[in-house]
Amino acid sequence: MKYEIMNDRIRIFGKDQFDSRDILESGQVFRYSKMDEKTWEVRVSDRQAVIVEDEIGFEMFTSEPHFFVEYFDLDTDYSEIKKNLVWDKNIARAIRYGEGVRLLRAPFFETAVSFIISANNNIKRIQLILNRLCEALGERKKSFFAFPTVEKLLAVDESFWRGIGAGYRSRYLPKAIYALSEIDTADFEGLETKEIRKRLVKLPGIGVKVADCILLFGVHRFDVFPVDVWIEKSYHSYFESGLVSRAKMSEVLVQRFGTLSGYAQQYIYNYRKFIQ
DNA sequence: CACCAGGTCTCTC
DNA sequence: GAGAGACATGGT
Repeated sequence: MKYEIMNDRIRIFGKDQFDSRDILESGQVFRYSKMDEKTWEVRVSDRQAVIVEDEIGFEMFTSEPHFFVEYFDLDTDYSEIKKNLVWDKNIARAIRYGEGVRLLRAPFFETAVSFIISANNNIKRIQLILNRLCEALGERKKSFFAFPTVEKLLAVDESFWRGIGAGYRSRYLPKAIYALSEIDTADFEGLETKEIRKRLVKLPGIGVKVADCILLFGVHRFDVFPVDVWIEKSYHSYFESGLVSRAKMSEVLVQRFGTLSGYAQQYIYNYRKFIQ
């Protein structure tokens, strides 16, 4: 993808492989806000970027351009990925709807905590809880709060999570955070995706779906197809309407899309509101 | 007032 | 291993 780095911004040329809305509103990140029709803001760990759409593409304002080149995976060519997915009519339609979808390379720990909170929850409330979390424990920056450090998160108990509205997930979070803090993601290198999933689902509050989201967004494994309520609906309308478990759906879909499963899933999820 | 949301856990068969 | 119910909470 064509882009240019300056010391306080990134200039992105064209709109066929990058769109703020498609990327930020496709449920892979929760700490973002839409400022107006052309302007979006996103926060990740202790950094922030503001993205403005213009005639020729997008301009991303940030003091850490290299960090965001990596985060938005700007060196990956999505035209190649799309080319290898459009044989499926449903994915092709979803790609046409949201051609600017990209998979973020989000940090492991923040992604894991966020997706534990995401379980049986809606995006608005996930955002609300994460914002309260950052305001309570995150470092105060000029115009936003950072995601809390591991040390800060290790220091709070169940009642803290109840206090910020995390609900019944509050029971899982302290133990899960301790276990996550013991993980060195460098140890994942060389491991099969299935093996990492097996380790993640041992943690409280992490089932197969949450583990797959962590694998996709936080570990950058693409041979996964997280199945949530929306993907379940589209599976029924696209494939079969009979009784199938989510585990079986995910298995069938990964069989179908292989190492591009994560991308296929993201295009479909972004298209979710238009499926029956 | 119900019903729903990027599910997980526990108990039962 | 599959199926049923409970579970916090804010939005519609």
